[in-house]
Amino acid sequence: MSTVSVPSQLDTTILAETFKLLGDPTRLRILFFCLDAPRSVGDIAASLDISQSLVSHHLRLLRGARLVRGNRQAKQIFYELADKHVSDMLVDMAHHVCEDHGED
Amino acid sequence: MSTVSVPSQLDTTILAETFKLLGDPTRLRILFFCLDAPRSVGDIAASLDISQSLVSHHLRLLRGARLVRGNRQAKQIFYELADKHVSDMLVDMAHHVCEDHGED
DNA sequence: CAAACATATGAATAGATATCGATATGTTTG
DNA sequence: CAAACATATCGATATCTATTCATATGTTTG
Repeated sequence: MSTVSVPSQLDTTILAETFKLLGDPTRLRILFFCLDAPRSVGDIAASLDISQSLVSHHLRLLRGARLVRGNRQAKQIFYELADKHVSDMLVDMAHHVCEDHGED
Repeated sequence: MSTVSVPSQLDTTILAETFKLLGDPTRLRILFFCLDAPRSVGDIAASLDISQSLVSHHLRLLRGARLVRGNRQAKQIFYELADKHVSDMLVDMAHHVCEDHGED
């Protein structure tokens, strides 16, 4: 049976903070958009039809949680998911949620 | 080479809603507490030191999203995770987040 | 260095949400 | 059926958060 002990209250809080960041549609769209390739802020804003300012605000939060990482290339900054952990996490969750929920 | 196409804006919203529910420390603690065995509302409230009212509120949200399921047993109602999907999801995420973040 | 461009930050606001206290609903048992 | 118990709901509130608009910071190129 589950070998996973209940996380401490502190761990739970940290975990919840990650979930909270993923719990916004705009942020999720940004993350999925950056999943396949690094994307500039302007590209994100234009492709997802979100204001540049808002994209920047969200990127700051995602950066703060080390969910994304930015690389300057001349005038632009290209953002991508911070590491494989993060992308796996997203992909896993998308699978979990999108697969049907028919339990026994 | 992710084979995962970007979810539609609608799918993203649904996914975000699940994340949002998981993005609260109190709710997460409730979920983890119910991971190993069904727990009564009173047990949850007492063990986690949360008011009965608040537990009930959160359980309602979790029920609404089919993340938990309740079974009446005489006077008490025992809640457990809705299905293996949900528990796997929780366990996976806990692993992702708790493992160290040293990338590349 | 100045103009143009790309991104980030700050202040303000409207809407959402977690929590609490009191009370209602529903279930069992004398 | 009434009292006791377990859970759910309601109303109110304080806090948080997503978004917008305006502006600042930083980078390149004439």
